Amino acid sequence: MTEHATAVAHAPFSPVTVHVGDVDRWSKTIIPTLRDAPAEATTPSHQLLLRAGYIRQVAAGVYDYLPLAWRSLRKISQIIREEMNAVGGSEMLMPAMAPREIFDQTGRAEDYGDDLFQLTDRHGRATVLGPTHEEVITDFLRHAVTSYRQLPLILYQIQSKFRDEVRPRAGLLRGREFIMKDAYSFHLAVEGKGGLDETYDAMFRAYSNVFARCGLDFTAVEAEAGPIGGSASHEFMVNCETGEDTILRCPVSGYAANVEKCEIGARAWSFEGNADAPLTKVNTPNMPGIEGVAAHLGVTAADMLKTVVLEPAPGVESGGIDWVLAVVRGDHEVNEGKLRDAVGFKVVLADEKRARAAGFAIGYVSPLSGALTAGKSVVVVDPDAAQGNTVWATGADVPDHHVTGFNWSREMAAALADSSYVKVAEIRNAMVGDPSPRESGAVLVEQRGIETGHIFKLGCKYSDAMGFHVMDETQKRHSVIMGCYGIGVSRTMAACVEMSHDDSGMIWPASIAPYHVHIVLMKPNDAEHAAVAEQLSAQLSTAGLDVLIDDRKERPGVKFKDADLIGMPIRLTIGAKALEAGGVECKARSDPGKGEMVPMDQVLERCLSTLTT
RNA sequence: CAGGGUGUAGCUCAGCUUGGUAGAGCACCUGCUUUGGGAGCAGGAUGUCGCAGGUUCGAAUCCUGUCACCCUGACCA
Repeated sequence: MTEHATAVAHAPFSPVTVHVGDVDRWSKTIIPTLRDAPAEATTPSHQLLLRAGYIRQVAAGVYDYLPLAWRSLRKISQIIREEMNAVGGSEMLMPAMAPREIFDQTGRAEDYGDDLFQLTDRHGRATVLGPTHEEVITDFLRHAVTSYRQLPLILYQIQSKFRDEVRPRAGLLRGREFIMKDAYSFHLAVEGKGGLDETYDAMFRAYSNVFARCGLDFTAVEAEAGPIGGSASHEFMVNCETGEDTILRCPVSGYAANVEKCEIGARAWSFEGNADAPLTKVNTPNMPGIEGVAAHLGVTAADMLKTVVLEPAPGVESGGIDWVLAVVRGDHEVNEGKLRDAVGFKVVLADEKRARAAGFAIGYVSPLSGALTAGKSVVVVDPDAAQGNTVWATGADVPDHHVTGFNWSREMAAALADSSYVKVAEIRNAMVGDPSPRESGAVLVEQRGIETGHIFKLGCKYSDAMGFHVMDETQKRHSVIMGCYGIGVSRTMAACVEMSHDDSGMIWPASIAPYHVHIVLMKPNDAEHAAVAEQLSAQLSTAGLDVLIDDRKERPGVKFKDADLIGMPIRLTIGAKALEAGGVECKARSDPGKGEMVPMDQVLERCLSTLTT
């Protein structure tokens, strides 16, 4: 029979009852490996994905997924499908493009700003490429769901998303077009059976399952939840030194959070100071940063107060407050989320021009300058910036000058008594070594991670904005309560490479490896060797394993190097040596050795046991 | 967006200072030899030197502009 045999007659329908693995040949697909890493790649996963022939760049942050990558992505997607379906999700597919109008309705066109890909069609209609699909799905469901009886409902899709990131980077780790699983849940209530909390918790477990099944070492952390809901957001971080996110963890209680969200254990504070150093003005011209000023003053950054001027975010109700002064210790960073919670409205860094016009000596601001706008400003002091007995250095409220000997109780006695003017609250980012918020005596430790998943209690933000209501059993109208749950599928693949590789190449976990077994055919022209490969791969695929046969007419060294590079979990080498002994050479990719001879009738068993341990 | 860097063959890069027929290694094609960790020999093919202007008898090289890509920062799956 020739390769071009006449078409096989297929039955109209034949249910698949057993899973049969794929058998592919290197010579029939394309795996363009590179000897040298392309110059533009600096991150391990980016370099390896390029070198091993998984991806090619099309434009900044936009990539082709070549056959190997697509196989892995499909496996990750399948794991996600199984876990989403297990919690009652239904898969669907929404379009990538949508009318801008619905993003205007929720205000997200503005929130996303330039990150939103926008285009105009031939009729002049404003159109966007979806960064996520809350609007699209809410727009659909507000027409399709009319009764509480249809809830709860969980829908998801796996699709390319578009975000015009300011700076795409590190290959697939941050692209402008990327593959994402986005799920949305809809509820009548937050609590109780069928409520948001129940689904959120189920999703948390499903996400844990997904990442565990993908063979990833990960940590679930509390994340910044935005303006809607307290502890209602978690991120799933793949633990990896090269990750761009910082998470803090309490080794005793297990508490873990994104640095942006991480709480800090209680600290004593006091405005009382018994230091008698006088308040002294010092000329500090052209001092670049707080470190420079501190050095000039002969103190450390931790002896200084940093006063940051912020203002209410556009459009928020601030109760007549025009300026928010955040005071933290000089070596600390203001956390805008915590500050928002402290003052009760969202704040943004003040527009420098306006702040100067209002009298703030930007760069030299002290807590005293809040008085410049009496009745219209509030000063929020971090506990670490109010420690008794400390004499602070801070700005002098005039350009090019700082003061030393700042004493809270002496300098601001009257103001401190007015709790509506001066508040003390935790408003800084947590740092390694800070006290744990959950276990007294424990301190936070730091680790790096790659955010691959994020789950979120949305509440009614979108349903309110878009008018998605249902009637409950008492004929009362309710805004539908929503949750949303994202996984960066392409990022997950890259994170896996980032986490699991060595000097020679990738090391895939069995569950998401493009192929389970990589057969290196030493002599592809030798009929006997080819027959053994044929027979072995048939046996392996019948058992459900995916097999790649390297049948190229290349020298052994080239094939071994490429096998290491593309990183399949098991390599079987078919060569004269082992065949004479009645077997093939079997080597696990994660095993540093040279592999060992396995008798032919034990190869399948060996593969299965290697893959499942 | 600000700061920094790079654009020359499929990949890594040299050539540019001081203008004069566009190069190397690897990869690719043909042949021979070789065949268990990126082989050897011989022959061959490969480029609008990112693009557009300008200066010049002559521009990869000098000048101007522009585009693309990468890296460092605030956001995010």
